Amino acid sequence: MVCSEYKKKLIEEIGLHFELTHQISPLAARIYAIMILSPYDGHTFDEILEITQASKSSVSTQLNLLVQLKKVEYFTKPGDRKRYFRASKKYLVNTLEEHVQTINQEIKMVNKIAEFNAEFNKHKYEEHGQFSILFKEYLINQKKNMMDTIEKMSKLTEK
Amino acid sequence: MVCSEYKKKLIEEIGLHFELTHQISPLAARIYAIMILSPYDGHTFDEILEITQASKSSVSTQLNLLVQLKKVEYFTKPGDRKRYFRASKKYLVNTLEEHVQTINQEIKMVNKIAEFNAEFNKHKYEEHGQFSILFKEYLINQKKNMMDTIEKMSKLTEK
DNA sequence: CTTTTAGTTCGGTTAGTTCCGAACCAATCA
DNA sequence: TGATTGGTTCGGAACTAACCGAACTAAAAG
Repeated sequence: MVCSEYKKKLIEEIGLHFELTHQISPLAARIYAIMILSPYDGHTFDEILEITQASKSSVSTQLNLLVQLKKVEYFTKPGDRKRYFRASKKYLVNTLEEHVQTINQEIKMVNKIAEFNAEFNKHKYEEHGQFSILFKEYLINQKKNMMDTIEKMSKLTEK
Repeated sequence: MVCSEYKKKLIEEIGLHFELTHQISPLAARIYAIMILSPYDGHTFDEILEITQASKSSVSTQLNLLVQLKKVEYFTKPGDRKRYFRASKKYLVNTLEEHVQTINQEIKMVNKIAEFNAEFNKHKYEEHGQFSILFKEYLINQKKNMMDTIEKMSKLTEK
């Protein structure tokens, strides 16, 4: 057996979570979960086939997608044609960098909304503007925390 | 005309954003965007029909969904059978509370992953554990910022 | 040069989402 | 008591997402 019952359960649970938080297909999410719960010496294509019980074509497609998204990377061994897949060593930093993209988008939207309401819904804005300001501060703080964490992680990598 | 060209453009743009960030259908997202860009005296069902150019049945369904999700609320006027819809006055607090739910889920997952890897992928954990710890701290800080903002907003409501 | 290994690509099926129109209901109006 | 207003509910059409199998390719092994 390639995979304990408990690990299978965890893969389902974490896969479900990744589906929602990373906007990827169920199969991609499960493969990503497998990578995160596996050692750095990685899994071969065939092992992933066996664990997921999915078809070669689906695994091929979703695995390549994950590589494109930099969630998964692969390496090879000399004199071995197989590829070994594992979670990208920087996957947490990459996740944080995605979060920064998302929050920048959100800040842009909140500013557009506030601007529009200040001009065209004056009464509403006077009543509600305080919330909007608090929410903007909240977003700025979230972003700062992201950037700080990215920097700390980068320093850890250099060492 | 119920709605300027610029407002229509904004509705599309913000709607697209809401689709992704709130996990709701395109129509629901656009209705929500309309509510946020409109005054507190609200819009009637018919006005929403006109702005979205969608069918009665679709608007009915999605609007009721938004009410269920507490993103939208409605009020009535004495001697008027119509309902007037607007963005829930607490929609920012509600959004933050959803974020807290999400981050709690994420903290749970990260702990499970760290626990599993510490036990079954010892070598990986020793090499990678520092990142995991930083990421946990990051999540705790994000959550703290959310909770603080929720409290500030609640105080603002009381006044 | 044939066979095996390690995948990839393409076309189709199934499952699920999103929206619509038609029929319906309940309250108010004339 | 019909007709109108303000919606809701249901069944289905159109579209999209997710996955599969079969055929294919390119490298290596025999």
